[in-house]
Amino acid sequence: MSASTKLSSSVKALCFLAETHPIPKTSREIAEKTGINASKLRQLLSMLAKTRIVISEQGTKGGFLLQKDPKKIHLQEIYCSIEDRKAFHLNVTQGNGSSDDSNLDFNTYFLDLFSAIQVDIEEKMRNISLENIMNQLKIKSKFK
Amino acid sequence: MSASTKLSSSVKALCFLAETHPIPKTSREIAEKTGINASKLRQLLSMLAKTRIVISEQGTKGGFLLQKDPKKIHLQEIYCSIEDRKAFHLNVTQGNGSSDDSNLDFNTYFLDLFSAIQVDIEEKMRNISLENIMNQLKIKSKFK
DNA sequence: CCTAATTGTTATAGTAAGAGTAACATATTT
DNA sequence: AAATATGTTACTCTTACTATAACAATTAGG
Repeated sequence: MSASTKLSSSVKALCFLAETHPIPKTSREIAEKTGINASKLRQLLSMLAKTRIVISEQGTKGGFLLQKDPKKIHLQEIYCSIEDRKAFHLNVTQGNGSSDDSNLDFNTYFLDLFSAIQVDIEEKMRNISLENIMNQLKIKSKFK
Repeated sequence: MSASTKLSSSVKALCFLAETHPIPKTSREIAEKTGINASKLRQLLSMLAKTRIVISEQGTKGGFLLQKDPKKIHLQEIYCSIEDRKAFHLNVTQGNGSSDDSNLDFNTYFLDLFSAIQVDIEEKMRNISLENIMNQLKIKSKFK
């Protein structure tokens, strides 16, 4: 699952939880509503539970529940919860047999550049809340 | 070859051409200097030739030659020459059997978001010239 | 005109990554 | 104890990628 698909899948699930708050929803229910595989959903939601965006309750009558106000959930923290790898990252695995070791400088240069780009992307995502998205998509939150 | 690796490989090759200007260099020579496979280099450089960043000359005594002043070559145009796919792009291949078709709205939302991010990335790259990079890496251009 | 050398493009073989699902341990309620 | 969730790992299948090779197209020089 690509980073972008993970992100949109997570947002879909979170929107559904905001809509149905405060009733816990199982991965199966969310899967039926969103069309995302229940197993994959559990993988995503368990990561979102670790960063306290949702609460997960095991056992009978268990399920997932929004833990934070949609106003206070930002795309960036969702992204960071589900993805450790950078969005725009350099493959430095190139074991070239070059005599010239200026390649090291090149790699450093690009790593720095891509880090700067990554910062920009995260800054953009930091300014978008789940509520913003729901408003734009005209979904009503039932979060108290 | 990932987008980022293509970009850094292209820049390495272009720097080498700027350094050795105006002597045409074969893909084999560039390969030896940069540690990038000659066949891959030809693939990259032939794309850079189509966008008039380099000149390619076939046949005996042929090779590659810088066509533009390093001052006027920007990362963004290099990137666009070698990559048609977007850096941060959404997998909309998710054929979900969901009854709810709000997924269409979600996908549209994220496509728009990722397009905006892409614009930012390209803007950043538009402000970096090959000369900038060479200065930063202390490589001297012999472009007349 | 023929040969050598080079780019341009396609193909190929081997490896790695990813998607989708299944299986099962862990936990919790009744 | 049984039923039902999550959490995590594993498995299969397909897809993508990597690196290289092969060869057609092109050009210079004798």
